[in-house]
Amino acid sequence: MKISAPRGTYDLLPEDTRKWQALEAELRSVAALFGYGEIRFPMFEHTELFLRGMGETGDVVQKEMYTFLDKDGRSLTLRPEGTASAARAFIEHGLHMSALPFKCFYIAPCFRYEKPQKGRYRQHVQFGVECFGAPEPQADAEVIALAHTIIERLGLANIKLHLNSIGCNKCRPAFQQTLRSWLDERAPQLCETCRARLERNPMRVLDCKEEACARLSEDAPVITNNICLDCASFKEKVETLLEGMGIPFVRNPRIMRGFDYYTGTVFEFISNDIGAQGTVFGGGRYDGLVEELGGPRVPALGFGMGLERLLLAGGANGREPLVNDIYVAPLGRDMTAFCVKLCLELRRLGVAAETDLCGRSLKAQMKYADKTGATFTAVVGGDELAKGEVLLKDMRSGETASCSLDAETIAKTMTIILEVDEA
RNA sequence: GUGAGUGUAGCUCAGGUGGUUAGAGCACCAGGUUGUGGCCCUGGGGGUCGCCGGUUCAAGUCCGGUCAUUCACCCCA
Repeated sequence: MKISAPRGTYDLLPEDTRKWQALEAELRSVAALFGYGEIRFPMFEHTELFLRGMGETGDVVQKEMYTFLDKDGRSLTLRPEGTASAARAFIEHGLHMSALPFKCFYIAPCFRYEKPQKGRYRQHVQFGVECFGAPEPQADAEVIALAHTIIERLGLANIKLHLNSIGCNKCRPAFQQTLRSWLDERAPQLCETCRARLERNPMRVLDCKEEACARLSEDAPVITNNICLDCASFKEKVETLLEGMGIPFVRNPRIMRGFDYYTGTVFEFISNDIGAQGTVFGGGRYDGLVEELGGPRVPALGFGMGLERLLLAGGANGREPLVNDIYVAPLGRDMTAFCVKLCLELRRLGVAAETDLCGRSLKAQMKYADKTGATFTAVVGGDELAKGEVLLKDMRSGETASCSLDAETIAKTMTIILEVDEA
């Protein structure tokens, strides 16, 4: 029986990995420009962390977590997202006593038991950014600017920033009450799932895609008009700062976010041309999370970004770097010991070197060198050994250059030829 | 969890209304050129036609089930 990769997972072959490494390098570089340092946390956590952090009502927590008991009967869960872990680490290491804000990022595989489709996997990689201890709207603007810089750097044109505020724990309950009673009166017009949602989280009705619900929610009370003065003024400041930085956005009162920990600013970067799962970044402010997890009262915000979706949207440009590498072809079995040694010496000098491992004919070796993209080849036979000289072949031009048969001279000659080629 | 589409070689796909040893292109290997890649030519390896069952003298083809996969709903990154 054939064994394939589990549902919703995928392999990255060396060819694909190049793209990922290029993308990750870009992300690390942008994070550094904004003063964010990399954090790494475990792939699994106590289940409790996610229950408390993300709220027990959401779909992710209720039915999509990879939860298991370890041998001591502890309930552990493969992380479905990174924010809870980052907050836990922040608390655990007493980082509220460090220089605030504490700004960190991560590139972490996340796990959710979902039905796969385009842009959605059971294991996906998130780049996430968290900023702890910054209460001011300029923090929101900066985090959004970071996200914006990423899409700018990657040259992704068709991604739009959607911005909203879902209010704080002072004004949100009141709005939810208003909305609930408004919807209650019109309950018969709602779809089945939305009627179920009414009690628990009426705000989710607003971004339901069911036609009837969508039409109804056009006229529904809007959060933006119902948040408290503090929230409204905060929202306005964030918008003004974004405008000042020249970052375009659209006000979208339907942006909600799925996890309970969000407060105030929420945003998504949405692409229209990567299928139904168009949200590439999603994030916002979660001032209550750290305290909810047993830490001090510290405001926080951040976003998560799905790298698979970012790549779908075109953030791929993995250009192949020009490397000085050489394929050393032994001519006949007697030459293998010499070539193996020569390759090792070349590698010590920083030259990528390969030789025959399959006992192939010269022609087959040349084909291999061609297919693997070797920049240089050198054939080593009895003549070369006797004369102490080899021909270095530049595989792009086909030209050859004679050179003394020792690692150091070969390495030097290769460098010179490459420099000439570049000019 | 719900719905629809698709499963034939490593990859992309042909295989009218069932009919003998299941094909092509690309890829792979070898040779043509016994000391030099790309182009060309010749040859070769590689398939339990997703799986199980049914109808039939006969199933890649028809029927049922199942699994996988893709897209969409739900939800989210």
